Order: sequence, then C-alpha cells, then structure tokens
Amino acid sequence: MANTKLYKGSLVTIILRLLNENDKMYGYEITQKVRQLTKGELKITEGALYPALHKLEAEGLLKVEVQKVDNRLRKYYKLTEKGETETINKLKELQEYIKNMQVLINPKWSLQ
Amino acid sequence: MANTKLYKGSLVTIILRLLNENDKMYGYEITQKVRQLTKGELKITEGALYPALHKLEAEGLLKVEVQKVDNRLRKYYKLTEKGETETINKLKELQEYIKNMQVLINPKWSLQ
DNA sequence: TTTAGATACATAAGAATTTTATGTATCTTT
DNA sequence: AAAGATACATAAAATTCTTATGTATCTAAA
Repeated sequence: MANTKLYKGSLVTIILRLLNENDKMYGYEITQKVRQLTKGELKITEGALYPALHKLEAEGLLKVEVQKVDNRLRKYYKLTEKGETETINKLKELQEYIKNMQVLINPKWSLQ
Repeated sequence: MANTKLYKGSLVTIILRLLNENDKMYGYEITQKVRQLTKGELKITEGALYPALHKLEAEGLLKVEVQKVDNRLRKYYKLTEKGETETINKLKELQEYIKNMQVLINPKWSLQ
C-alpha cells in the first residue's frame, strides 16, 4: 500500500490533524482519506497505521468507540483533550520543520 | 547535538542539496552550516551524519578528497554525476512531500 | 600551563518508525 | 464462485536516527 515513502514522525501528525478536522474516523477511513487528499501520491500502510493508533490511544491522545456497521467492526477514534493539545504542538513542529527545510534547500534565499 | 528531531529521509536530502550548492564540504562544516542556516533550530548529530556520508559514498553519489589542514584531517565530499541526478530527484520528492503534507494539514483548502 | 572548548573524524548500542508480509473475516460485484 | 473492497490485526525486517563514547589536534582562557 506504499508509494512515496513517509518521512519519520509525520504519520502521527497526519492522524492527529485528520481527527482534529473530522471529529471521529476509523482506521480504514484514514487510509482512504489520505489517498484521496493526495490524489494517490501518499499511501498509509496498515502496518504503520494500526500500531500508531494503538500507541496514541495508550498515550491517552485518542479514545476509541467500537461500532458494528453491516456486520463488520469499526473502531472510531476521537481526540482526547490531551490529543487536541498535542495536535497543536505537532502542527507547529511540522510547520517549523518545513520552514527549516526550505531554508536548507534554498540557502541563497536565506542570505537575502 | 540534537534539538528538533529530524524527519526520516530528510538528512540525505539536506546533505545532497548543500553539496549541490557549495561544491565541496566536509562533515563538520555541514553540521555548522545547518546550525547557522536554521539559526540553531536544527542540529545534525555526528552519529547520523558520518554514517550517512559513508553510505552515500558507497552508493557512488559522493566522492571524497582528504586534506590536512592545521595538522588535522578533513574529508571533503563532492557530488558525483550520479549524485547530481539524485539530488534533483530528492529535491523533487521533498517538494512533493511538503505539498502533500500541506494538503493533509489543511484539508479544507484542498476542497476549494 | 593546564584545562576547557572548538574542530574533526569515527563507531556501536539502542530506540523509534516504517515497510513488507501475512492473517482473519465480511460484504459486494463480476 | 471468485475477486476485490472493506476492516481489523500482528510480526519480522529494514531504515534511520539519537545517545553515548572514543581518538586526536588546535586555541583560548584561567
């Protein structure tokens, strides 16, 4: 399910931000949303996603709500308050990182 | 020597781009350049840098030229032709990644 | 003058995150 | 009936990075 490689650390930020935007989502829905938004360029693997969701839940950033739809299990994830706070931090971190990368990639611009 | 965590894969891109910009550089110089350009926000650790340089050399993307300056060793790295090509690819990849991350982080904008 | 800090390289152990591969099960479409 | 989509899960391996050390020289400060 992979295409462009993920950059380490960005998966958690993606998950948190999508949940912050969409209130509640289940795992498979997240993979499809990422595919759709990036026009297939970025594909979240299940092997990365599910352990990440479990870890975020264990850390108290997400809470789960299991539902049965069409006789099939769905685990809806929602941000906790702690998760909302962490989302803000992660987004700020990512934006700073992108800013730094742009400076590094375009050194000339940074020297006026 | 670490501050903001590096995102996986970006170190190689940074190295290649700096060499592409500066013709030849040695390891320590790269760490200082990154510090300086990012105003201390991003710090490349030696434990990450040196193995990365060795790997890039082994892959034929970099070539080395050892010099002695003030009785101390310096290993100057330079891009090979293959390295120049790879730099273009890595830069394009990074830019696409950033673009995708921005779409994911600002889902509303991507829906007009 | 000796000590701390900067310069310059290096590697090894461990942590963290991701890919790849595999498995189960249900529903839908061909 | 089979293939593909939906929906979860985990384990092994790969990759990349941090942390911790080590060596050695030069320079500046105490």
